[in-house]
Amino acid sequence: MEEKSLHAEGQGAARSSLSPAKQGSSNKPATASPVPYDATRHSAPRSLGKEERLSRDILLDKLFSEGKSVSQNGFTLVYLECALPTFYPAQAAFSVPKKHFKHATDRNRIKRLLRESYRHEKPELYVKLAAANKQLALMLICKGKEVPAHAIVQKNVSELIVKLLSRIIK
RNA sequence: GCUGUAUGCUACUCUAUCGCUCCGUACUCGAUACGGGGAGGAAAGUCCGGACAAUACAGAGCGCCGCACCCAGAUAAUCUCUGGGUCAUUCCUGACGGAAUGCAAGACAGUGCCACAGAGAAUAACCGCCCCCGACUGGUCGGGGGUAAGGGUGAAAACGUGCGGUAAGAGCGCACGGUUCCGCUAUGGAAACAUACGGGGCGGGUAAACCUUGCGGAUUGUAAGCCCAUGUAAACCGGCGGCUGAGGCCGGCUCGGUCGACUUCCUCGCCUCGGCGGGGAGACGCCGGAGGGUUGGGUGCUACAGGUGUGGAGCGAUCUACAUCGCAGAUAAAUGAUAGAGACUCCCGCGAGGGAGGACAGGAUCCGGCUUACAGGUGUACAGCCUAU
RNA sequence: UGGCCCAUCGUCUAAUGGCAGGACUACAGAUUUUGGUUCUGUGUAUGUUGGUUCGAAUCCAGCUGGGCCAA
Repeated sequence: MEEKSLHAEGQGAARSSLSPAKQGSSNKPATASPVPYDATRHSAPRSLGKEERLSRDILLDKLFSEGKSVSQNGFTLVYLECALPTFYPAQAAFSVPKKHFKHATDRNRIKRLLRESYRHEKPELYVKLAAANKQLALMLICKGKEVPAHAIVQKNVSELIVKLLSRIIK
């Protein structure tokens, strides 16, 4: 386990040498966090595997019928506090309605951008949720008219998560 | 050389970091590590054709649906493709000729329809012309017939012109001509068809109206289908039925076929004492009602009409020999983000250099074709303009 | 993914292959002190590109846009 953390630090170091602008916020806290979901064991904190995504389940129906939402600039974040069949503090799903974007290419691209942004903003959310001992089901929806740039998506998603945290944890 | 049109090929490349997904290997079996694979020419539209699967292992007729120039070839197959030809229409050209397009059979089998206009739109007599009869009476009216030469229309008017002929007329006859008509004849051709002469017609159009002829087609689709799990339930209520055949199936109908369950108990009557008949219950089958469970997992699923290279056959579509490669398999659905470098195009600049841009578009069972979208690059053909010889 | 269907004024709908009609709406005028009601008039459409036909909203083909169904 020590080897793992060392390895992760080594990767971080390599990254920081290449792109010094990116690294500041999200690199360090993963190694030095408190325990409930064990962040020290989570060797790649910015990954987003199958377990961390919300897939075909009754939870999705529940999320739509009972969930609450935060939105801004055409981005909507639907959330519901409930028990999840996993030890991760949150599961997320991403959606782009066919009504707004006709071509499959555009929908795929936006979903990828949403997923990428969520992936970068995730560790902080995990740590705070774990500290409050809560689990969340999430759904990110984009309802624009044109395909947005990555920077815009990133900004909106991070602000949405901040809003969400301020509502959940008082 | 530039521009345009058509068409074939191609569909930016590399490095680093952080991620996604599938497969393999390893172990400390995990929230792991390492290695390898990871969208297209149209993946699109779903317009055709197949493979594969189920409906019974699938026959005949009818119905329904589709297709339609000819010959040869290619293919698993086609309304596809290739080669050659025929015909029609349009365009170009002074002409020879060339190009493009074409669901290109049949209107002498039958039925329907053809607005408006027009006498009439398919067994043409409304006006007109001619003959006969009658009336009043001296040119009119009425009746009967003949006649498609003339009549403002229309997309289309019953082959055209001339002569003869006649009461008036008429392909009624003759001459010349037309025919995107027909069958016969001759020649050429493998055929579609072309040409020629003679004969016969010439009563229109519409089959992308019904239809006829010929040819072809079973239907439904991977959410097909198979397996596992879950649930209760070989459960409950009602009706009907019977081996002298209930009922199911044969794809939409019929024929003709095919499969075919349970058969036990109680009671009453009759007699030839073992059967027959009636009633009830059970079992079986079918129909209906009420009620319940699952919205999971596996398989189908990607190795084949497979890709690449070289050679051979062929005008070509394509076929073939050898070598070599393993090349997506997700399921709220994987290919992304960031940074840098290099090509390419455009703009600014004398220059050094600086700035901007990357089309159409994302697998969902798989192939072959068609159609549609497409920045840039590149090959070929054709057309126009300019320059030089 | 597979299968099926539709498209007519701004909206809802008609139209055997033969002048695209009606209702509501909009605009203008009249009535009214003003508004409403009522009356009169006007405007506006066959999704698109070709073909068949003398003639196409209708028949045929290709595009475009929209809708429905499924274990």
